[in-house]
Amino acid sequence: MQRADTVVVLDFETTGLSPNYGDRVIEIGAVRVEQGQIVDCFQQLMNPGFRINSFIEQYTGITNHMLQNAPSCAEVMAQFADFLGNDNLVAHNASFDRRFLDAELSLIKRPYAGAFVCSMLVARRVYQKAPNHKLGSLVAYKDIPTDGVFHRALADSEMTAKLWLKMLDDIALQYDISPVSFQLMQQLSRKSKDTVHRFLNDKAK
DNA sequence: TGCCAGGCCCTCTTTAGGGCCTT
Repeated sequence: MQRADTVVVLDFETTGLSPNYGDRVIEIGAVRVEQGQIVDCFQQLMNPGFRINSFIEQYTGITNHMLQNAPSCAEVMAQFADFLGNDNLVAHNASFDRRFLDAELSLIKRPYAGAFVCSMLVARRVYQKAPNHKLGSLVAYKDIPTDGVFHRALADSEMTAKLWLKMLDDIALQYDISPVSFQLMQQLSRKSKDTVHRFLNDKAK
């Protein structure tokens, strides 16, 4: 089977939900997927410049002590911009990670050229019978092996990458489409649930 | 210090409301 396009799968741990209200990134995890394999990774804690609250410490396992001597967001995000290059991006609930990526890269004046596809929007269409579309639930639903770590950036980016590859394989097998391109996944993520089957059947022709 | 968002998608819809998902 031919394998699809190169993508960088990204996950952020942050101080909260909104960069517009002062929230910052505290950890980035990313893996590069080429030819259906994870070939490279990027992981770094970063110091947001203020103390994180106890909810975030408990949710992520990242403590203020761990961030005390971490490099700044600006330093880490500049390194990540170099890692990312012009590759396209995948994230689970990408609207969230995109807001933070845009905010952090804007602060250091480092634009990026890649497009985002949301693995959650694709999963809602491809796995309509899943109990829900949280990352952890989908990983369990598809029997994707994990090391048991959740809510850390690299572990979550690896799980998202494996889910992405599983969706590519499932679409390729079910609809005899090879390879399933990034562009097709982008189109799929915008289809209404009712038209997904027809859309993929048409692509198979 | 503590507060907070926003895009997608369904339905008891479209002149709206609320759940899902991310931290």
